[in-house]
Amino acid sequence: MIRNRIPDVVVKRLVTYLSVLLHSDFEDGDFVSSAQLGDLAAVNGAQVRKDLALFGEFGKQGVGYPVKALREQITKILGADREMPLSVFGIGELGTAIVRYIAGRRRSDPNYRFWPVALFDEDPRKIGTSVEGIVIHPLSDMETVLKELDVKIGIIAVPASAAQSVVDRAVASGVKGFLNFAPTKLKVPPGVRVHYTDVTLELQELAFYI
Amino acid sequence: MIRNRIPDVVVKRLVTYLSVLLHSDFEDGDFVSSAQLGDLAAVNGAQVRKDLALFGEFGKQGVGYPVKALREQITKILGADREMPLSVFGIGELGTAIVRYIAGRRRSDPNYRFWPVALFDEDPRKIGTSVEGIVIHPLSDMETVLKELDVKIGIIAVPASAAQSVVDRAVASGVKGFLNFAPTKLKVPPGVRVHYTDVTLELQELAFYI
DNA sequence: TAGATTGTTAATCGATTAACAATC
DNA sequence: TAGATTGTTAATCGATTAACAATC
Repeated sequence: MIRNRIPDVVVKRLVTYLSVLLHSDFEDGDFVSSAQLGDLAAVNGAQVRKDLALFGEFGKQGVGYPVKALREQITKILGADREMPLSVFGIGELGTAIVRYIAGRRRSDPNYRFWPVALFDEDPRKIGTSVEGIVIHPLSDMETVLKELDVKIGIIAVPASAAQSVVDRAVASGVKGFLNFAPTKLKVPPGVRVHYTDVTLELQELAFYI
Repeated sequence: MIRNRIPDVVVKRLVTYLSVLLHSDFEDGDFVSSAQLGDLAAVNGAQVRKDLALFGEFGKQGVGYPVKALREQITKILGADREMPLSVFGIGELGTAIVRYIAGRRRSDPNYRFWPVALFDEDPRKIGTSVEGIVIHPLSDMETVLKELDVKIGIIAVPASAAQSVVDRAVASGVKGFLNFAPTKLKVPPGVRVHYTDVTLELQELAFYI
């Protein structure tokens, strides 16, 4: 599969290019040069051309890349046209904020494709209640619910001590990718990805430069 | 200044090493080899030795690195012994969750050094109220409050549309580093750093592999 | 001492940038 | 056509890994 050959840095930049193309005010008929797009994405122009050339010849010499087609191409490369149902584990303060944030993004952007369809918590008082209209399930229902809804992405917002066991069960239920907000390293089998978001580590890094 | 020569990737790894050294159960008198530390941090052993050697000779041949001294050294290198007062801009759902999260970390870890000392919001109904005992100020008080408290780090949790103007004012008030949760690119003068945390972009990247 | 592991140099790998013929 | 910009190859840069003498 071609996807395996694409370096992670390229995927990250493609995400940036698409974001820039969607949020800068280009018209559908406009052309954008690699230099322009590079400026907007803080990337060298040659880098932009090389990244895009990995997937085909989208540009026109002397003119640039047609914005509309480029948006569509990158969308397709990233699979950003698929609806992506999410699960959120741990509906405390952080979990709730994340659910509300995504719900808000979706309300304001009709093309926003992420949507939490299944929330989980172990607190019996929360189970059966809902956030943004999405019901909170007990962890014990994980396998049934996730398989039923075909959820492939999970957001981990439980305490660090609970994260690994939640992930193990989610993996067993077919989840293939995690965004982990718990400050702990997670072990997952090959083929499953974990991306980390740790406010403390970010602050620590930032503090070095100050 | 030596700090300018240290690549960003090295700083990131040092943060990881320290985190691993603090959270794995090493005794003060233990030694750790570069191979062990590398395993824990998902980094090659030679990489670990090279990173550490940038700052001096901390290890003992045939034995490894003394855990206690190594913790202290990395702490010093990162400046992780300094108290770091924070400001949080935008005390909505996300801002509140972040403040509570940091407060919780600090309660459970006596060495946790980040602490929000100044919260800002533009909503008159919020101004004067507090979260975790920390008062919410109006944006118009920014300069006075930030300079008074000598705040160098800011967390941006306002809507994307408001982020740039908040940052401009915070920079004018002496803030040198930002952790930006708003889904927008920020312009800052040289010498000021911005780190980005965008849930949507993370999910987009993750979705590519699934 | 023998075994282990550092610090460091050299080799490798991969990613970024420059350059330019092709061509719109 | 003349000017601009692509796609791609070659050159550069930097980061990672391997190897090993020094030495605890």
